[in-house]
Amino acid sequence: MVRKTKEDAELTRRRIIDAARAVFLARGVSRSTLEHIASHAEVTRGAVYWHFKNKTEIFHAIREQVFLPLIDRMDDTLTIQGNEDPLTQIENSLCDTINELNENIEMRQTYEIMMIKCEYVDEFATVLQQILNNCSNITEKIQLAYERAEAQQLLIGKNNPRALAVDTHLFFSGLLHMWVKDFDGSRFRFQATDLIKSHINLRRK
Amino acid sequence: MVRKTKEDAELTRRRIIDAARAVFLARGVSRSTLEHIASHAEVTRGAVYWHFKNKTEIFHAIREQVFLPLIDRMDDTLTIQGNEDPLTQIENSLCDTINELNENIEMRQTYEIMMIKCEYVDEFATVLQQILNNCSNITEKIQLAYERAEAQQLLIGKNNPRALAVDTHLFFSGLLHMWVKDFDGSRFRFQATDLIKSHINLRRK
DNA sequence: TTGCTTACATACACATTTGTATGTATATTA
DNA sequence: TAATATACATACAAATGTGTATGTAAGCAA
Repeated sequence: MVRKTKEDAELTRRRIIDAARAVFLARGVSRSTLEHIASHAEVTRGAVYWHFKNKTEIFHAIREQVFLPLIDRMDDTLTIQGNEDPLTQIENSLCDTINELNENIEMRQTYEIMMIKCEYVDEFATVLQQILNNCSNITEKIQLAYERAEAQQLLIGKNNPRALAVDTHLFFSGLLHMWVKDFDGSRFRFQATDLIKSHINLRRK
Repeated sequence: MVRKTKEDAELTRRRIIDAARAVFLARGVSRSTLEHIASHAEVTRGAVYWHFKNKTEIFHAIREQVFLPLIDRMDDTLTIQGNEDPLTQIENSLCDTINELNENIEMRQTYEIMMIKCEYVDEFATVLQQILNNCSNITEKIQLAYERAEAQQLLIGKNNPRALAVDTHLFFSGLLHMWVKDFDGSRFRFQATDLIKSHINLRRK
């Protein structure tokens, strides 16, 4: 067939990734075949094998496309010294992520795939470790914010920042899971930001 | 071969379920074949097909074996009017579940399968709805406990029981996920009950 | 004790996937 | 402009898994 220019090739690469995301979402990662992905991208398996070694590589490509930018963003909102107080910073950071999920379809779908359309065995087991490491980093950032809040005497009672940070992280982790599973939005999605606010307010003096 | 008595047959049924749990855990649900399960149970696929229609039915058998009793237990500890105050009741209920996870291998493995070794598509999609419904029920029970706590003026600040209950549920949901993913126990398992206590203490006057 | 049913084991036929090998037309480059 | 590498499509071989059909020996009821 027609040999493509480099830009054309990069475009088909992206189309394969997009197709894979859709197929993974609909059929789960395991049940998705390269033929499914190829035909959804309107190419042949030959094209897929040209761009990716196998299904696992496509999976990682999807993941990196969405998660790496997200982590950077969370880092930013939590670290940058804005004019908000630390508690509001945490609140905004979490709300920002929820907003991204609402607005960014690719991110929403990727989250759903990672959470409930993938089995973390063999080649995928390493991804779990990466996820845990990200969690540690985020928790640390939250902890630093809580320490600043403590220094500014914004916190209620005598809670230590570490415990508060872990509690917040677990809360948010649970919220993300429920947000994803709440397909019709009737249980969690509609009130996600409210839940975040009341979670933070619980710590405010 | 040898025809078995009814008790023998029931025993092989359980051995198939046990084998399936082990195989699902090791290979993920999708990659587990009935041959894997059969040979691990030291029977042939014929035996498996005799007892179960297909892999999905085995999956449900595993799930029901563990989850139904658990939900009952949580209901009990949250509903029964003991001599503890409502907040301690909630705390104990959550800690009990964590203790069960620590002590009950089958339950631990089943949780792990449901959370990170299963893709919720097609036949498995309905399970997600069941999980969400259970979550609703548990949240309601927690809310009732918080309402009693409020009536007894045990709560700090002016938080409404509903928001507290959802917050607690999301926290615990996140904790369970992390508990399961924390294989070596270095991140969450060792401090799970402490996290629960400080979560509850955050609400105590 | 006979006959039917149970609790499996064995065998078969079919459909799927996968990786690779090979073909090919066109961009790119020297 | 000739040679080469690129970006795929096509074809092939092998393995794997599934459901079902059939076989069979022993339990159980009459």
